[in-house]
Amino acid sequence: MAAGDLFHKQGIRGVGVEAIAEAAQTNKMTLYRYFASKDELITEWVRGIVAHKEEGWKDLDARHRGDPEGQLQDWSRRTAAQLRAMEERGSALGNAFAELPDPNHPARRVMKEHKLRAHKRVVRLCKAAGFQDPALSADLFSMMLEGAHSCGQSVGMRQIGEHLVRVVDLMIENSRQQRAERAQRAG
Amino acid sequence: MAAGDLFHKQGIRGVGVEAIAEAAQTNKMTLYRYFASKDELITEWVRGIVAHKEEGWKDLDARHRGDPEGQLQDWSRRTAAQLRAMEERGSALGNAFAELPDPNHPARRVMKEHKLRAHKRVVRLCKAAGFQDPALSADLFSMMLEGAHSCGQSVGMRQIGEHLVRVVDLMIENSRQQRAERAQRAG
DNA sequence: ATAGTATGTTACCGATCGGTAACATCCCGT
DNA sequence: ACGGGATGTTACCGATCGGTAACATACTAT
Repeated sequence: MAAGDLFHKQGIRGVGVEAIAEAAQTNKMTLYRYFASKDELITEWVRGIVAHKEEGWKDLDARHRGDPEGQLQDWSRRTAAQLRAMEERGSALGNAFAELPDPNHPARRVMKEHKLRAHKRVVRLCKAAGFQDPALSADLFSMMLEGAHSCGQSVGMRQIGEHLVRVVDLMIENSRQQRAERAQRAG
Repeated sequence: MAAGDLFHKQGIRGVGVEAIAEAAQTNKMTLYRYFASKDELITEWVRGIVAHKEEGWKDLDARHRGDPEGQLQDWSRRTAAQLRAMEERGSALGNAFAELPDPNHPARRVMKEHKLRAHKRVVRLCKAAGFQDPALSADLFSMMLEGAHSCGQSVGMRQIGEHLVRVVDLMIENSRQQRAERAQRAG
């Protein structure tokens, strides 16, 4: 759906159905034969983004099976790459959240459930990676992930990406070191 | 300006000028005698938020003069308190950013300059606090600050706030320890 | 009391938007 | 060749919105 670019660049509410149809190389009438309303269209777009992100998790899991630390590190590198390619305008889901204040909007529910799955996944990874306080580390990861997109505008996407990667590496290194020390003391 | 609550809760574009006037206990005509357009109204609202935040910095500086670590810690605690009081709907400025895609919108410029000042301030504090890599630490702080607001929805505001405070304390403690070790090696 | 200023009221304009009806057209299988 | 389902075109509806004009009212200072 190329029309999603419009949503992202001009904002959901700033884009009319006619412009969406044009971007999809069709017209309004045909669009309304496939989608009952603009809200459903938005929801379907959001579903696509969510699905794409969760595909990414699967891929991450497949590439680093049984290696939660590797998954976290690769994830930070992928996020950095996304940031580098973004340049202007924040996260699509973050913006959609801001533009859809109605808590009953179907797209909002889809996003909320996604964010919840995302965070649970990070907690699981942190547990598997043997972090001393997985809930704390996972929250830190989530905060950085969410924050990286929005604060790129005041810091620069490249720097934020690189620093995200470095912090994740440092956290993992630090966790390993602590585990080693604890093992030494105990053994 | 009580009308700002509407902007925050229902979104800038989701609120009509008539509703704004009603919330301000006046009417549309009077409103347009003070503000040339809705965009100027938005901009003034944003300016108020920004001014309030920068007041907070001054207060922080006054309460912890010459103590950058204390400022960072107090700042994290204040943010946590804000998060606890928020419960639903993210940061007002973050949402405004998403709702005003036009890069030439005056409100957007106001916000951008504010974010820039905010980040420079954090960098300055990190330098003054003697962090080994101030740019890295400052970016981490900024990411957490921005991220805490948005990811509260998937994690819970209370937990995020508490973890924000703990991470900041840990970072400062860690920085002190590293400085002590380095001093020991050097001396 | 009066003049002048700030505020309130009503009605309206033009534009845009989401969504639909009716009809024309195209494409494809048979 | 022909028939039918999908797609395109145009015009329109009703609602909402930002913004304004014209006029009425309230308040304040002298």
